[in-house]
Amino acid sequence: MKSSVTMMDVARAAGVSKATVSNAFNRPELLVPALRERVEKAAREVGYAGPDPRGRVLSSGRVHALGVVLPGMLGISNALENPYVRRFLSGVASLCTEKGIALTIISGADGTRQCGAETALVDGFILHGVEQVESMAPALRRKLPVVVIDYDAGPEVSSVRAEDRAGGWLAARHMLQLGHRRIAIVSTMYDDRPSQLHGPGKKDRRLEAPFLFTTSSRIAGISDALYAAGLSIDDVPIVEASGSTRDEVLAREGVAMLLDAAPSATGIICLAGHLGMAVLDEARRRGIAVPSALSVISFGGSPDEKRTSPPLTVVQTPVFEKGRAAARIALEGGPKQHLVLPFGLVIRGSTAAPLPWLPVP
Amino acid sequence: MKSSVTMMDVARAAGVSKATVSNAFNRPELLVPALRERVEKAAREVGYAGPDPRGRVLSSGRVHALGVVLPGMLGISNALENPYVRRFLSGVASLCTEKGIALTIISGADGTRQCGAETALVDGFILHGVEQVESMAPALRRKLPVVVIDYDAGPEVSSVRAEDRAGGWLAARHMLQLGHRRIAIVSTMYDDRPSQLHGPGKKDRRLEAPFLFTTSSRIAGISDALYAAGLSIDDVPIVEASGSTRDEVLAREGVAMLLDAAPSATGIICLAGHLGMAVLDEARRRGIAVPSALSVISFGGSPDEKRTSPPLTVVQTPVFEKGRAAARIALEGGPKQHLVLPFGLVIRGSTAAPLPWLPVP
DNA sequence: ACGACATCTTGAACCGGTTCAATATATAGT
DNA sequence: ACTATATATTGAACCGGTTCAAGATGTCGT
Repeated sequence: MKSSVTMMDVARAAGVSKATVSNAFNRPELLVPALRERVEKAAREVGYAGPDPRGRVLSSGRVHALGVVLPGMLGISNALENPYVRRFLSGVASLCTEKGIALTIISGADGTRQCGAETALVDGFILHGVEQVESMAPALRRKLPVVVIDYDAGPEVSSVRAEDRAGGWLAARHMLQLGHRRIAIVSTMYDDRPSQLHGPGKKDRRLEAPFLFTTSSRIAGISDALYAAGLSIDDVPIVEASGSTRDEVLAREGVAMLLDAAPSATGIICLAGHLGMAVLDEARRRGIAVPSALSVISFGGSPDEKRTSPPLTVVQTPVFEKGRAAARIALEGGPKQHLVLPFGLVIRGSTAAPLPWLPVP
Repeated sequence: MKSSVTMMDVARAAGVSKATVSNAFNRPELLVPALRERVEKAAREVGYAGPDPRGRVLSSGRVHALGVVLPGMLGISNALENPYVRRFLSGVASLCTEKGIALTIISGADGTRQCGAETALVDGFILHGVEQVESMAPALRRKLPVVVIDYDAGPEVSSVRAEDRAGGWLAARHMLQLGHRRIAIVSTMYDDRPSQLHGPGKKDRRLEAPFLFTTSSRIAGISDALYAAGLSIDDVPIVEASGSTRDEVLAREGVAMLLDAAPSATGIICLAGHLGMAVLDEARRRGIAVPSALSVISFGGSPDEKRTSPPLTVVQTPVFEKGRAAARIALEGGPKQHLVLPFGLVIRGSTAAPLPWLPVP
């Protein structure tokens, strides 16, 4: 039993050549109507479903799919639960839909997988969450267009990032303008270590290894603003909160750790939206009023952040736009591009001027 | 200039046959080490990136990708913003990752697209949000395994659904056991009509056309429970709330319409999680206390629903499990299966016994 | 030295469709 | 009627890799 019926079978059944069958499906205007109908009838009779895309791929070379590599450590499944990843994908998808291109999600660095970047059937790659240059190697080896997100991989690779340093500056500046002087930071962590406090101390040593490019840029921006206001990032406690995928429990542990370590902070800057929400939760649990006793600003971008109480003030990451722009660049396949997108400050209800400091009598 | 370097180029450079190069990459143990190294060196020198998956597809027949077709009307981008779709995809992805298979998202029924089900490079399909049997046709024509979600397409097509009727029964029963007698329903809508109220009246006429299979099953379950308690679905006002993709504004308009039409209802059953949240929002805005003055139960499954105030009582849809099971069935490719997954009742803070009815003096 | 046997390597077919120059047929013009 | 031109169909090469029976080479025992 023939497993699948091919164009050749149709050709035989209709008494024409394979090329004619191909034309009947792809350029029907080339055939005289009577013949086209004969081919169509034959196709119906032998149960032919139309040209198999597998064959088409080889001759046309194009797959009509764009590959997105998500952070490997989390696993695709976890990554999809992350509101930023989702919004990013949504941006990619919006362009893909317009162009009639499928969107293929590929698991990350895990080299043993068959579905990795080496073997995925795609026309180009968007690499999100690359931690090291090496993890891009398989994608780069193939001659396909590659766009890296949130990482500067040099002039040879297109990239799309947000202006993270400016974003950090924006967040800190907002706090400083409101009058805050004692600031603390909740940062993200991209693997599964427990939450970790980096107390005040020499900045460089504290931030060297663990942070991603994005994160350290944001902190650098915060540092810029503090410095301009006569303060130093070295005095700012930072906690890396565990639970990268919006795990409320883990995030809240990290937040609790920070609130314990820096009880006199009047403003907290969070480097990801779910952390901002975790701070609001933990503050409520402890009976700390936001924003009157504690101001919270967060990097953000998820619609959930408007719905908290109070609504979260955020530095809005252009996540959707990053996805859309990356897809555009990957599909254009032209010269390398390096796109940097701006942040926007969205002031909502979680930030206010600090209470005047009342010395204990 | 050669656009791409092929296995043949490597073979020439190494002075061996194409078959040997293929073996060097796929079954290196067959080659004597010296030869293997020679081939590898040649590959490096001519800049060969390893076997191109496009060629491999044709000979092996397998693509190592599973296609997911999301509801066409929404567009992929919107669908990704929907928390249920996301959780569903997450379930699909969890199995794909285990099996080393990529996950390809395909846009729905829109026949003109090149990336539709006819031409997508996948080994099988999961069809979510099919509104009619016809929209499955392109996927079915190809001989690939197809799994349909939330829809019974007959014995010839595998399907995975939740026990929607039992879910509806569970929700209504919970309300009835608490003592509620005046119930109203907020239902979903899957296209872009404005919200629409179906006042009390003959059930069949009201529900015939607009509702999806899932929705009408849930309503049927509610009807069962009401009937067993001596009530009738015919007396229950139902609003179809516009805004399928979690659009809060549109959902709230529908909710407002229902609260206006049924001010004496003590319990509201929502057929989707975002609608439950919309009811809570609108109730707060109107100063209606939940659960003391109004109980709200919703179909659900998103983690957001635990974070509302009060936390939402839900009939938990096994969304993740649906995705995982569908992926399993599609990839097994064995005989047709028809899986029905159970709901669970998660009682949280949004439901309580109604206040004793106080007649206006 | 020779045959039996194990180990390496390869030629050629195949996967399913696309493309294009070349041929076959039809139509128009003189 | 016969050539010039337009239109319809096809043969054969090609896309890049996989596979396997068959051939080449090498080793061992006697």
